[in-house]
Amino acid sequence: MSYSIQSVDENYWQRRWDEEKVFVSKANEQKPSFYCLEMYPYPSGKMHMGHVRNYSIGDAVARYKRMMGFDVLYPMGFDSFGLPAENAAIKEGGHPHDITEKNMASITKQIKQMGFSYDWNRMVKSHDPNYYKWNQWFFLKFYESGLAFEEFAPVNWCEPCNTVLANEQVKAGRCWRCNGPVEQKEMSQWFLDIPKYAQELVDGLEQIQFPENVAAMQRDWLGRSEGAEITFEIEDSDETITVFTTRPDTLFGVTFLTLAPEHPLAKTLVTGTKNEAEWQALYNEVSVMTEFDRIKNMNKKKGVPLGKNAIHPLTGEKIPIWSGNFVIASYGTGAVMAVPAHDERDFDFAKKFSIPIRRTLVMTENGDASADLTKAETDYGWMVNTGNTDFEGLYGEQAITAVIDELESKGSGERKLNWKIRPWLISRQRYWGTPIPIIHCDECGTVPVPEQDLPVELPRDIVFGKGNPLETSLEFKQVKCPTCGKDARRETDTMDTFVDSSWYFLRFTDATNNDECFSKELADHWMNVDFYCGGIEHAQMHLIYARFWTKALRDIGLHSNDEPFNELLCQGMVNKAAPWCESCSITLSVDHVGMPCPQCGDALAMRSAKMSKSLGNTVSPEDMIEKYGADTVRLFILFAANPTAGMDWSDTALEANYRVMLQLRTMPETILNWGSDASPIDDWLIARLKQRVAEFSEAMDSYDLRRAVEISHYELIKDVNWYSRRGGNNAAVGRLVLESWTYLISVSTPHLAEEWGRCLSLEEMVSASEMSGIEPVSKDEEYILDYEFIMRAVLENSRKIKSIAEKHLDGQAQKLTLIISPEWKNQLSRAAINYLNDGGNVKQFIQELKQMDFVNDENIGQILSYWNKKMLSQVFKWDDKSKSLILDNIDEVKLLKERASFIANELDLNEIEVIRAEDYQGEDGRENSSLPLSPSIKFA
RNA sequence: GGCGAGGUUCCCGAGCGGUCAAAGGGGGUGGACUCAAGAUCCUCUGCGUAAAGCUUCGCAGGUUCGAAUCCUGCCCUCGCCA
Repeated sequence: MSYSIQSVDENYWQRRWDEEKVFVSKANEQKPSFYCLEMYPYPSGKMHMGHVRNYSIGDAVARYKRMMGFDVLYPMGFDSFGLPAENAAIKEGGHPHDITEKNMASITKQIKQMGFSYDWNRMVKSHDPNYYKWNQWFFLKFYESGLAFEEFAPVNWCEPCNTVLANEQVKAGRCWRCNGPVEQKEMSQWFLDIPKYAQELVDGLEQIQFPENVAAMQRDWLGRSEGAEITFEIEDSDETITVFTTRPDTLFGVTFLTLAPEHPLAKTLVTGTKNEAEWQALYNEVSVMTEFDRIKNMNKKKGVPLGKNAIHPLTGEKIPIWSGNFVIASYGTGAVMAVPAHDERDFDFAKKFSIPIRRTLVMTENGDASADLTKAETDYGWMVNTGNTDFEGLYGEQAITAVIDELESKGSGERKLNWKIRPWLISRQRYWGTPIPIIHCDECGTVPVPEQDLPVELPRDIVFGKGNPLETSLEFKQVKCPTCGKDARRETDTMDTFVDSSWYFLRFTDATNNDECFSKELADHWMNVDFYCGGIEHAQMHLIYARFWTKALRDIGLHSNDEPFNELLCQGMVNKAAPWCESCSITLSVDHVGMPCPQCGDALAMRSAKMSKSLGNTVSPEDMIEKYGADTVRLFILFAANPTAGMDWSDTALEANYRVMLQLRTMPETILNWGSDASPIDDWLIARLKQRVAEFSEAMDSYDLRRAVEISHYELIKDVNWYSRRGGNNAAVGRLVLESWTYLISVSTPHLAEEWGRCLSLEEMVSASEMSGIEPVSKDEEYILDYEFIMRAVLENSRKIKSIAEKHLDGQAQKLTLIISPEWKNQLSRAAINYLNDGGNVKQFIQELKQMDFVNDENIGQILSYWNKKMLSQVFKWDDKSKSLILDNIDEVKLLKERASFIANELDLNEIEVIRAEDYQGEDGRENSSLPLSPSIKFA
């Protein structure tokens, strides 16, 4: 920008806030409390625009609640354990602790430059022994109660990261962090029993305000499925096969069973049969594939008969047993009952291997039980072909219940609730995390570290690059058994870092407590988090773990909350244009701007894409703050899009916002320099202000930040401009406006607000005080606003018509005649509005109309035809406001006459005449187009 | 393949039965101010006309006195999951 203007010294205000401890929160029983939180970040060295957006949203909410008289808890901390620091240490040397601390210092500095109103006294960092000590303590409690357990099981192993992963951390068959391949490996690992809380986690979604898509993702991940476990006996064998199905109602349609190739029984059964070699081939092929690839290839059905039969538990029929690639060992029981008639996968398989397909449901009541199936019919249906009159004709849930009851009575099955979510695997073979407080003793087995020995601190003398780094610290590893005192070995696995983020919000309520994890009283005072803002990417992992952890801690009596977060807002992505090839449909890095597509040679278009280092379309917050100031960046970010929508970065829009900031900068000076002339428009501005304050609060209360900012930074400027244009020039009124307006702008541009406060010589800093004098708009004030609104509409309309009219006149228009709607139209309008308000049907109105007082033989023709031609649709076009003004029968002549000189001035006219249609003398029929609130316009 | 979100006037985006030719912003236009530039203020920004009418909210149908908004089908885009 080439011009200069005294800009706001943001650092000065940040220092003042800090010095005067404005944002330090204390539990105060006198005020309502509000807990505002953003997902605490991993401390990479740099703050990016995603952070800026996230925190700008949260800070606006926190500041708004504070100024509205809430006691606000708004803390910030760092999710500072995790692989990036460890990987950086391996790659570049140094120690994860030092790297983390350095990064934290640098990102903290950047965050502070934005002027967010955090209570930094409560800063929590995961790698602080005073924090992770409690991870260990919780673990011991969970171990005691059986919620934490150790198991030797096949787990997801990521070779590049050199560690195991939880199921949730395997994305598309690859590691969520490094995208490396994930293998299955048998290891002894620590788990937390999330499935124990699965039902409560599903039910809890009803109690909290999560976005529907997040709730859906959580339900999907928890994966509740209700059905039955059914046991099939095997012919000539003592073994049995247990399957889980959600559709026991199709049991009579079973024509084969399928075992996963890895199912232990598959080998047993096939050994010695002619199919053994074929099964072995399938096993060899499938067992090395990742689960993801298996599922992706499910449509390529492969299968081998195992040469043995199972016995149908209800009919006693023999059912061949197969092994197929579409059954996965780790899902359910690793065996399925195949009902080709009513399951698509089974149908495909049966077709391919010519296995019989037997219908056992019909899709219409009393449908044809022998009708052929051209595809699997998977909906609920009416049971047929069961050979048992007890079942014939049963439908849906009833059918399911009947079959399960029968199975239960025969002892060959039972009702079963299955969950997709599996125990949370929390142990990691990495250094930079919380050590698991367990000691392995040859004599005593697995022994928990005694509470008084916590925290088990991470040692520093470790060597990276040779497996689990903790294994290299003898000092750490070698301990005495707390039970028998003999030599023992310390557990060297550390906890998944999602453990840290599973309760940090509780720690924030009492962050400096070293005697307990947090005081129950304080946790209950602040919790739950009223407003939680963060990325959608945590919809499954963090947000499930944290909900689970909260419930688990509640159950050991540490607090009384069922759910950690009440309202969740997931902010949208920050995008910026990047080159895009239409024909290849790929997005390229900004290096390709102006060049042809490297793949097909076509010209590249631009398209918005998520800001990323690889595309090079990032914008540095630091640069922007330096150039425009934090307030401008915040204003732009909040105004550019709704919080939940994706937003496109635009340099021109940012500059436009900067201009708004410059304009606002001078606003107090301008306003306070107004004169002292009272005028009729003064009342309008006061009324308008009240209206704007109400609109602003409504927007903020519903987290519609974009609308709030629009009011505080755009609409109010327009209002003040309008006031001046209407001749307003009263500094006393202006001061009144500024005193409220300052608070509205402080939500998104707090530094500027403080500057305004200084201009107004406010006693306290804006951020340190509450907004006062919030009053509703009175009835009289509403009229003031409405009259002005009507006049503006008339003015706007007149302006449109004027230029056209002048083409028909000899020259410039000199006079404007406003012809107000005749009384009969007003009566007709009122009658119609009342009729519809009373719930009348428009179609019948014409009958009622004929009976009305103001209708007589003389005017009935005119009225009826006007109703049909114009009024019928017009009645619906009026909004509620207009309708009520019409019903109130306001004096349009008076209000327009009062404003006539202004209209004349605006339209550059000599004369304005305002008359009723009844008094109009012209022969041109111009008065006919008049409507209530919308006079006819005639230029001369 | 499943689930979710969405396709709006030059661009971004709000609207989600009548106030809708459709908010707001960006961009553009013309004017005021100025020696001038910037900033600021005002006007216009689908065609059209002394207010009519016409075309327009992905495409094609339907419901309704009335549809950008509701229903059905289709096409396309973007997330997430498997």
